[in-house]
Amino acid sequence: MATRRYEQRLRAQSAEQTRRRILDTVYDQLPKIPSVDAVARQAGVARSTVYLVFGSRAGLFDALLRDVSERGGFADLVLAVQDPDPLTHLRGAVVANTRIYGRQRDALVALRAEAASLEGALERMEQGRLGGLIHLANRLDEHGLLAVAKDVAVDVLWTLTGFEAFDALHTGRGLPVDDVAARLLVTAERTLLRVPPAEGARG
Amino acid sequence: MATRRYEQRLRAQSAEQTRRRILDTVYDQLPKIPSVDAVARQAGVARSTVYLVFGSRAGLFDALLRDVSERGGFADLVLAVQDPDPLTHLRGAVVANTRIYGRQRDALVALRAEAASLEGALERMEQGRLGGLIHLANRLDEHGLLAVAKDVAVDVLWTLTGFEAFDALHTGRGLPVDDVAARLLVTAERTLLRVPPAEGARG
DNA sequence: CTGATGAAAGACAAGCTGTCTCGCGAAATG
DNA sequence: CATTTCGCGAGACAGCTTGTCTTTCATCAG
Repeated sequence: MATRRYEQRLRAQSAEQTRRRILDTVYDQLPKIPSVDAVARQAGVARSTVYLVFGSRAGLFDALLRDVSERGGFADLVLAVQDPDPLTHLRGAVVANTRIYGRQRDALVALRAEAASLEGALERMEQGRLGGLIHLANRLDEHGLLAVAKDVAVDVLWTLTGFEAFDALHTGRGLPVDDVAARLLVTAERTLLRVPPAEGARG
Repeated sequence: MATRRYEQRLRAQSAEQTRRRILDTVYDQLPKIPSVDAVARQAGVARSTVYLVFGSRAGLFDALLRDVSERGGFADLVLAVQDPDPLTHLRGAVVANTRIYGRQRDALVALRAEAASLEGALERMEQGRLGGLIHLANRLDEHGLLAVAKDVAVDVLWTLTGFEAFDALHTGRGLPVDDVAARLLVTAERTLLRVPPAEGARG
């Protein structure tokens, strides 16, 4: 066998390029959920190459999920979470979260539709959000700001920061992204806080 | 051709029976979303019969949707809506709505997954809910009970009475149906009402 | 009896996923 | 330059699914 050592350079690079080209094609075909064949043809790639690179259709959408969560603007969310004032933290988290959904809407709808074959990968991703919400509820509680029990606060935040709530207002009611954020924020603040901010208050 | 007049009795009756047997089999296979073939086999019916009766796979799930909305306990919701007190109306509507989702959860998840082939039939069904919510918001407003603008109230109610909000708490957070109703009701009341009921208040 | 009808049975086309094999051409190595 | 090694195209094949159509049969109405 005497396997040679193999330092890849151009090979790995071009492999990465085809990988990206396939993923970009998936984005391009959204919101319609494409077949593997349709993706391969539009990407100018053999269908077997898609299976070679991603293993399966589920693997392809799993990669899409990772891509969405790596790219889609989580920096703002991280910034918001680090704010020393828990009220600004709440406001920033709801707004940043909503904007992420707004940018990634088509991909998230597709991923939700593929959820059955994704074996809980979506749910695992959501665990991160839950952890953040528990942290937020703890901070609000420590500052004596909560008007409801802490676990109730977590449940309410869970509902309001989910993609489903966003999409109910955005697609279901036709509201622009910033209006959706406003509605969700008002609901969170008035439900959770002992002393809700006045209407139209600006930070 | 001289087509005869045809009074169906036993024939139509047995046709209705096979129709019901097929629909019941669909319920039986939930929450897994069955293929037409799987339904036909378990119902003891030829696959072609399913197509004869329902026209297509989409037609089958369209019939399931109608069945769900005819059966699933809308009587309580109608009762709640007729209450003279708008606060009881709000409370009854949220609770009855949540209980319907609890009973029909598997079917509704399946229908949501089939939504793409249902051509907006789900959305059309939701129009009824929206109408009821607008009516509720109007009544609350007329009694001077609203703490937010009427259209905001509609949007908030729309989010909280949607199946997605229910499922986020029930499946996502593992809460029993009555706890879900309590969380949603607290959120609705504290967000919408000028003077929210005290915690633990009983009607 | 005779025509109409509910329903089974099954062939067929088309689209999808998934696996596997063959082979070319280009890059990496010595 | 010769030899590996790897990326990838091409395509066959199996299996599952939806959807259409034809043939056949038993039963019920008049």
